[in-house]
Amino acid sequence: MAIERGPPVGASIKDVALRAGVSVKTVSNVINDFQFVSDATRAKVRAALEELDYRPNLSARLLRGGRTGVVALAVPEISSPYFAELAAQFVQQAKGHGWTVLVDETQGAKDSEHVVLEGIKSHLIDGLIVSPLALTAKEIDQRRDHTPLVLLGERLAHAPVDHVSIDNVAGATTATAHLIALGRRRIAAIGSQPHISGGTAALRLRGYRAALRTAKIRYDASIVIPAKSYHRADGYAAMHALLDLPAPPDAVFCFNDLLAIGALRALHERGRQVPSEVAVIGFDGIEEGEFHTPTLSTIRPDKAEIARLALALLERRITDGPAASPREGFASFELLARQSTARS
Amino acid sequence: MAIERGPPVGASIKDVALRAGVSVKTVSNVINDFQFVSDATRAKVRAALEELDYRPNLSARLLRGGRTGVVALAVPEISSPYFAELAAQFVQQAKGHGWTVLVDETQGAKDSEHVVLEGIKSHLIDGLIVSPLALTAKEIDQRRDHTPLVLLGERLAHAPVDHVSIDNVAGATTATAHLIALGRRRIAAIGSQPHISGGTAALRLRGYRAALRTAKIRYDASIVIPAKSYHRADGYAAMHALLDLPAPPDAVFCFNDLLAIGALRALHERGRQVPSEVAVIGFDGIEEGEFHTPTLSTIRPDKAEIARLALALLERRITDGPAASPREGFASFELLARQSTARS
DNA sequence: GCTAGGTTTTACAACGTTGTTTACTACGTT
DNA sequence: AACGTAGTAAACAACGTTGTAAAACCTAGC
Repeated sequence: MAIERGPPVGASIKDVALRAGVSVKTVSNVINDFQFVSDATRAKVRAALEELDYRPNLSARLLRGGRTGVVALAVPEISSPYFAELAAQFVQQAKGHGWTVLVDETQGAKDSEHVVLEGIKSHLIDGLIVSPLALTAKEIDQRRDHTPLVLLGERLAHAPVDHVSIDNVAGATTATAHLIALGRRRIAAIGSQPHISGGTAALRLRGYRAALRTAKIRYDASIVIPAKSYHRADGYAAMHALLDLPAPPDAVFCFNDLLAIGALRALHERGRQVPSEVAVIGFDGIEEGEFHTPTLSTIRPDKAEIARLALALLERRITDGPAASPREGFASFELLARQSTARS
Repeated sequence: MAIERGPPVGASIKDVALRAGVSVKTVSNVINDFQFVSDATRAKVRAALEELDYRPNLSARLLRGGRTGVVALAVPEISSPYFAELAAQFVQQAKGHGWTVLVDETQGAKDSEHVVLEGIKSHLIDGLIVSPLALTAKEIDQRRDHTPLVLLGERLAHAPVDHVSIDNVAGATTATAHLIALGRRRIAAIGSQPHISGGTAALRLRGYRAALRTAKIRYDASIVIPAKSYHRADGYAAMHALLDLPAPPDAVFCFNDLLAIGALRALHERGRQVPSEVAVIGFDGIEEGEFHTPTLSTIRPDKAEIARLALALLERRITDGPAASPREGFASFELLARQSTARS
């Protein structure tokens, strides 16, 4: 005959109350530091809490109208260093707000993002920070779930949502201008996404073109290579394609660091010297670039600031409710000039 | 005068019931596909659900005794590529179990891991997968929270917990033997952790020593460099220290890939040729190593298998309850021989 | 027309928590 | 001696959901 075990759950307030010989509400009062509890009662209850190793049931608390102290961060791809580093910032800084961050991965898939937005997990979390890849302003506008939301990344026109972004056009212009300042004139770009308008890629392309225009360099679409995704392998393939051209570039602006690292790999394989023959700059400022050979020049958005701003907006949104008018935050970026664009 | 808005919450079952003109329970029955519901009623309720855009309150469902469909994965550091890639595997595969994975970061801090284990978030999730850095078997044994748990990483002796690991000793032996097979005899190690017994570092050190012993190479403690953490900068510093020795090594086994990448950077700065002068091998098989210059040899644990096994164990644990005897899973690994250990 | 048997729907309770209301106590005031 | 008043404790309801059990509704068979 099996030994009868109790249910595998922790003690509830009721158990504590029973043990302390007080009412359920009194226990709740002690837990929540309600003022009118006598020292004797408080001590009794504290002891019972200790003995039974009580811990609150967040579901119940939330159901009752409270908060869980948990916010979710949804990014397209956890394994991408940029998002991983960004997530780490969020986790760090959320502590200051008394929040635990749970990271969710959307795989950039529209339906996943949709699901996130539509609140599969609603009522489990206090708020939601989403870095969208595929969502449109309309979808965001039409969302029915009312979990407080902050978006990261591109400003989606007309979407009435709190929002944190960096100036991608300016960042791209800075990167391209940096290459021009080295004396390069045939500057390729890797990572355009012709079929997606208004996204990060489009903005970075615009910044690239702006810098060319300022320097009176003709825009040559044949050395602007699209990339479906932003992985090392995409940059690798794109760079090989560039090197196969009759007139290869003397510099490349990659729309993110992973593309740049793939490009560097391809250049190395083809025996091209970096930066003397081809200079390379990326975007994102991931740690990997600092240790690559050669070290990678890049535009580094201030990830800590992004996290700080987004969490502040979320906090405000939760406090003010859904009716408050949406706000936006802008994080800064910096140019990190390293070996891949050193003056040769 | 402000327009009066309803509360910012979605419709509940009660609202749906009211709209459809049926009882609350009938709505619940429709939602849960209870068999005895007439087609007419079902249709009515479905319509109301649609119109009000109903979505379930997971807190309430969980409180009532159900499941949320959410499991948490707690790793020491999200921004570490190994954990990021591992997390991605979990997110992918959890779909097959009908789970959403939320990733939590413990920062390797003992109290954070403790907090995770002690169930701050208990009652919000169906299960928990933890990759512990600092936890001891005793703490795990004494945990009071009864959320189904699976551990990743080292087998903690005597801890009666479900567990997935790889054979770290064998992996380290394979790596070291690979260096020996190249003809190297002065083989350093980077990443030992003398103050932590039984952890990953200790096992990899044991494997390293075993390989040396087999090859009849004397163990030299002066070329085994400890590392507090496993970041690129630690490997970088350690390699510089090794190169400062009177008799520097002709090969290095780094206990993870980030250490190895830092070491490669240091070697490059000091003008040492890899692999001809110094061969380098890492551990983890992160994507970054595939694109580094030179490409990094490594031991790659099967991350997909780790995720698969861990999720299967968790599923079982949830089904069988806490009394079922703990099980373990072992994932395989493979040696990836790349440029950093190419025969010169 | 009545009953048995099955189908369909509903009322109720419970999960664990906390806001609101009510009740009791002890004290000092009139 | 009756009367606040402030401090303390408890009873109750409610959050949204679903299991249990009972009620209401059918249909067929006599």
